[in-house]
Amino acid sequence: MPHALEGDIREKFRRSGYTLTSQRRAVLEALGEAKGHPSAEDIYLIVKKKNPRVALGTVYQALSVLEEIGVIGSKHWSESPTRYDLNVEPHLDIRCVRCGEVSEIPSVEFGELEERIRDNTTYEVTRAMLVLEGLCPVCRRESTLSP
Amino acid sequence: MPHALEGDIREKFRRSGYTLTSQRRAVLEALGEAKGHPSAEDIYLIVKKKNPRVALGTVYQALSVLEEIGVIGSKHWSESPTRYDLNVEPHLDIRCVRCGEVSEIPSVEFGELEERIRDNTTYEVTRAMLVLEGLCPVCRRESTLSP
DNA sequence: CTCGGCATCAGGAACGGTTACTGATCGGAG
DNA sequence: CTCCGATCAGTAACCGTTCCTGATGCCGAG
Repeated sequence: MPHALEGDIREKFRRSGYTLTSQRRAVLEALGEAKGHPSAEDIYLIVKKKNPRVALGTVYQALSVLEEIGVIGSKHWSESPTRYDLNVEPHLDIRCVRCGEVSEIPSVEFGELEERIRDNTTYEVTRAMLVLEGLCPVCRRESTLSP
Repeated sequence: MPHALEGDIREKFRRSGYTLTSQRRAVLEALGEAKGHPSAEDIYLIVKKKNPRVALGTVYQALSVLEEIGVIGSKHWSESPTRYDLNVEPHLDIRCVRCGEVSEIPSVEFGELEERIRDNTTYEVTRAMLVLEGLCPVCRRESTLSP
């Protein structure tokens, strides 16, 4: 699986002028290992297992480069660190306000909403993101028993 | 204008058990004076003009009480402090990534989107918010001249 | 009116996520 | 191989926000 991506990623690195260093590769690999939507800290801990000398700052810098050249995406919920994602396609994610788990919502598109937004503002829209919060099935059950 | 709201607000305070103190009233008034969508710091500075002894922490605590009882709303964009708003109705706001100005987008509703989301997730959705970023007319013009 | 108790407040310290800085190290062009 | 710019490790600083502590105000009971 990682090999399938390699070519694409290498290409994006070449075009951007950034170099695909071992640290940046390690961050990408960690992002693949961590299921779901890890935070910078999560990624840092995974990367550190293989190379204990990496610094948290390096992970942040790698993530920002990776996002800039479009090989990863990020989402931010208030009151919680930014989450990163190998899925670069536009899609919806919802975060459990109780346990923090982030999960993807399939088969829902913005549709004409974005168009209607562009028609009703003088701003040039550069980013539209639906921030969803809720209770995951586990937490919903638990919170009805013990709030 | 403030007087029209008073009754409603007093009512919400009474029902909640919180007291409508002078500091909380000052925060509300500041929120009315500041056009647009002020941050906690903005509000703090306005309140401080009339009462230099207020603490920033008090403003934060007042804002959280006011939000809890539903007389104000808040929105958060990453990389920028939370903005507060007297408009409690669901509505869209867009933030300029260059100058930070937040402005309201009229006449756009979520529509059936929220329904479709609920149908496609096992989560119980508690909050759905569209986070919009863009360039305001002024910044768009300036950024084409001097990026 | 006075007292006691509880919510609230001022002031400032602490926190968590992120960024900025600095000197060391790497890696590719020549 | 050597040199130079990009990258990195390590650490300090930053910023928005929360937490903590003792003081202050407010309200009801007596």
